Amino acid sequence: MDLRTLNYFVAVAEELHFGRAATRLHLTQPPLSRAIKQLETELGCLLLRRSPAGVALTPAGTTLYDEAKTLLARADQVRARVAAAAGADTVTVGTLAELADARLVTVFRDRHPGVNVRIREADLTDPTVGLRAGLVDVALTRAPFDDTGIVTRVLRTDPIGVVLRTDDPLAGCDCLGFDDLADRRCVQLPEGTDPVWRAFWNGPADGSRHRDGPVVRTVHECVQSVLWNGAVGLTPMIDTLPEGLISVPLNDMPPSRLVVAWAGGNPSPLVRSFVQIAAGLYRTG
Amino acid sequence: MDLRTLNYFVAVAEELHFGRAATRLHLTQPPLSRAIKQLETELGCLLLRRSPAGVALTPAGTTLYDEAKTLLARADQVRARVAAAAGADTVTVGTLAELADARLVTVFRDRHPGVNVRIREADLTDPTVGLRAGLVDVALTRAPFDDTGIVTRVLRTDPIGVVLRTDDPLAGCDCLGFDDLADRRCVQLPEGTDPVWRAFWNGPADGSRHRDGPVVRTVHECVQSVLWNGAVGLTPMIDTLPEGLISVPLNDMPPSRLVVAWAGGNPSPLVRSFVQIAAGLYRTG
DNA sequence: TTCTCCCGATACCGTGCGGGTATCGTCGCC
DNA sequence: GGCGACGATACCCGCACGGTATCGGGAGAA
Repeated sequence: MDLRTLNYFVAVAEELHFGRAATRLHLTQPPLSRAIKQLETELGCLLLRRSPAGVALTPAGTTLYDEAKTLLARADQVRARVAAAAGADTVTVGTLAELADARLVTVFRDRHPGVNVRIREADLTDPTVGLRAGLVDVALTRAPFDDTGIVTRVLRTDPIGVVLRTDDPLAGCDCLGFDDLADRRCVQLPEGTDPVWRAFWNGPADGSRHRDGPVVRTVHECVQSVLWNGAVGLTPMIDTLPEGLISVPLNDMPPSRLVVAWAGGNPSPLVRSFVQIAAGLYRTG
Repeated sequence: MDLRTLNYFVAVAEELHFGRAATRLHLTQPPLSRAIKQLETELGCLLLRRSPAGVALTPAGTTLYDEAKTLLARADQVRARVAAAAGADTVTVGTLAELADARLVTVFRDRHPGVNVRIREADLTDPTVGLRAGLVDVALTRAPFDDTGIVTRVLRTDPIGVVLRTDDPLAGCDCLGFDDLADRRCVQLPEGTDPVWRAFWNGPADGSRHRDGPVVRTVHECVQSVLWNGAVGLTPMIDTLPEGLISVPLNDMPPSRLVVAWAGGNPSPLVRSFVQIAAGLYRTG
């Protein structure tokens, strides 16, 4: 009789329909049927009367419905009171501008109502978004970068594409290689940024035959450079691009990894919770 | 934050010692440490302060300890109230005399306090202990027997042995075969008992060369026949035998299976619960 | 009567979690 | 400084809980 199963039962008791209840619970009907049956076995009595006409509550089911609702409410109270006793903590989350994910922060705030969440957005010049400087507790960013003293957990991998003007001769290709970019000016990250990060994103420009392009500090700047200078830039393939630009897959690059990162050592429970939620959210979609 | 984990935390909070708490919970220390850590992650705050001196509760931990205790108590109430609403049911359990298992009935009564448990013991002449006649809801017995219309679940398998007087010439053997019992009188089950059951336990006596022995109806009778008549009888090897008798393994017999049995079709939740508890108890030892 | 649709039950599969054992790291203590 | 105690970690395994595919039975319509 765990709380999860009780929640299942409450849903079925309210919908009086296994399929609808399953939808409400974000699962499919068979596991729900099984869970309810197991609950009946554990409690030793029928809770629902299944008939072709529909599903109805037995007396025991009615009782359990009332009791379960109050018990679940109590459980929520417990969560809130413990959070209150722990004191309102603050977590500072750093994220690259392109990655701002309202969903994640929403879920986190929902689970930790008393906690203050500060968001810090950064540009392309600091892949740790302030993590190394101690400005944030946890960062949502992209690997690879210099991660000495930093722990990362991969959430997703994205192939890299080349951003081109739609009127670029290469814009029609299905996919490109480094050779196709020979003698093209590639946007550059400024000197002094994380070397691993810079080496990765400068990509073809670090090869011998390529000419350095304009130095950019933000995604916006990068895009503008492509538009105005006819340079080429690299982005993960998932980005939504403004009108007039197109992204073509680039074969010769390893994919970029969307990661959640935190300082090594003992992360606080709040940071662990953040990582756990992020991993859960990105596990399937 | 399921109820099981809360129970773990209460144990640790009371013992202030992971090892002792684990013992109390009938598990080992590592899973307990992990579960508590996961609970801390989920709640987003430290619950325990681990120091070389020992384990201490943080403010959040103290709060959770109080709240968890009342929540667990409420959960027990829910169980009781649902059982009450279902009405005091009655379950009749049939068991062969040799298999009477106080442990199983104790656990069952403990989980279903309002339920009336009737025990029916039988002799060797009815392997279903009244299940086929509808006298019991669930039976703890031995396979094989005629199980048409009956569902069984194996709990354990026991090799078969021959019961002999200790002064029998064969008593010193490590193990025996059917040939060793040629021309010995073997105890018999009365005619009219379940044919599959009878064929199994009459064992060697059904072979051509063996002479029929005395007809017995109970384990006690069987033992007495061996003692007084010098006949041989078959029993599972686990039985404790009275003074003057010994059990020698019999090679040529398939093992007997200790099973829980119930009428086919839709077993009631109470029967399902009984089966589940039995399976759990016999899973390891 | 029979066909079809709806809906809960069942079968089967893959993954993740919660158990386990073995071992480590670290801090007091003799 | 070696040792013992104790919590943390690493790793393995079985089961439970998700999923998809399919069954079965009853109701309503043709």
